[in-house]
Amino acid sequence: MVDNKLIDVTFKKYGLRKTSFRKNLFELFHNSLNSLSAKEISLRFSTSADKVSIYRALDSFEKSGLIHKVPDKNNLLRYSLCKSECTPNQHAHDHAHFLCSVCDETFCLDDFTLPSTKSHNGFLINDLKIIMEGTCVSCKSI
Amino acid sequence: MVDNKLIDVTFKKYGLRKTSFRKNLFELFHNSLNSLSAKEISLRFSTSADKVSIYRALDSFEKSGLIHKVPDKNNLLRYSLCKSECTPNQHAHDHAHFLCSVCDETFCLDDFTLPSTKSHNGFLINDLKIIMEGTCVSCKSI
DNA sequence: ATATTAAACGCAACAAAATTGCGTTATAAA
DNA sequence: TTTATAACGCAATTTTGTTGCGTTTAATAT
Ligand SMILES: [Mn+2]
Ligand SMILES: [Mn+2]
Ligand SMILES: [Zn+2]
Ligand SMILES: [Zn+2]
Repeated sequence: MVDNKLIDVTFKKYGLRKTSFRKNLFELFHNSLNSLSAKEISLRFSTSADKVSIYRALDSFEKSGLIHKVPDKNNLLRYSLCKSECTPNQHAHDHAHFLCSVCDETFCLDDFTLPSTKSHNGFLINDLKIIMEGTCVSCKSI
Repeated sequence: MVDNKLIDVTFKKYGLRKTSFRKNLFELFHNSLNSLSAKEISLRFSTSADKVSIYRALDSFEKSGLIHKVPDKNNLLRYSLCKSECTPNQHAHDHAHFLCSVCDETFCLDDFTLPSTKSHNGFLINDLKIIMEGTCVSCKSI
């Protein structure tokens, strides 16, 4: 459960309307350790949520800076909560993503240091992403 | 145009059958600086190629070690030619990819040093990819 | 050269993921 | 309370990729 105060503050900050569906969706992201796809979101809702509403909410959350796209092993749209620094104007995702070959989940590795190079052989680098594949902590111990 | 000798050598090396379609597909990859999606491939063929053949050829090329998947902004299947060291048993893609925001081309930056970390916080890392976005050399000077 | 074998092809059907259109409902602000 | 508009929900559609199956083609053996 997420307390109402946090929802108020968050939705205010990101300029989002507090509909019951979007509040539930935010809770889902907040309580979930790793990223979510539209299908996973759908499955976790007791009251069946319309997929169009899911996609549109995800899109809106992303534009606002609340969530960001993460890579997915099967090329699905998949999202994770942003750090609190993100806004519609500044999505700063300075962390690596890890795709588990076993469970197919995507994890954000917040403390993996990225190369900070801003140019290379004349190429101007505005954004640098790292995508790792391997075995995640839980799958390793099975 | 790609000389027949190269096709012979390449197809032999990767254990691929020399069908006219697959020879053309190889030429396409060989003559193209950037990566290719199924749709882009389809559009560049004069004689309309069946999409199933395209997907199956891409799959077969990938398994053989001739091409490898490249991340795509719109979650499409997208491929690039491998370095000549690749085989079905050893796909070694130890280079970064650069996507130019201006001209949309993909460049392989062979000499960009990748982090060599093999594990992080209990996650076992088998493969690490770097995708950069920015402005390429030619677009910078326009 | 010819026969044999298996991969590749082409077409239709299918499936999953995501998008669009539109009338209705709920929210925020006046 | 009224009003403007964002969000919702349902149907239809598009896009991307897959599966099945009979036919063709290429590599190999004879
Ligand atoms: Mn992330
Ligand atoms: Mn490459
Ligand atoms: Zn896992
Ligand atoms: Zn460019």
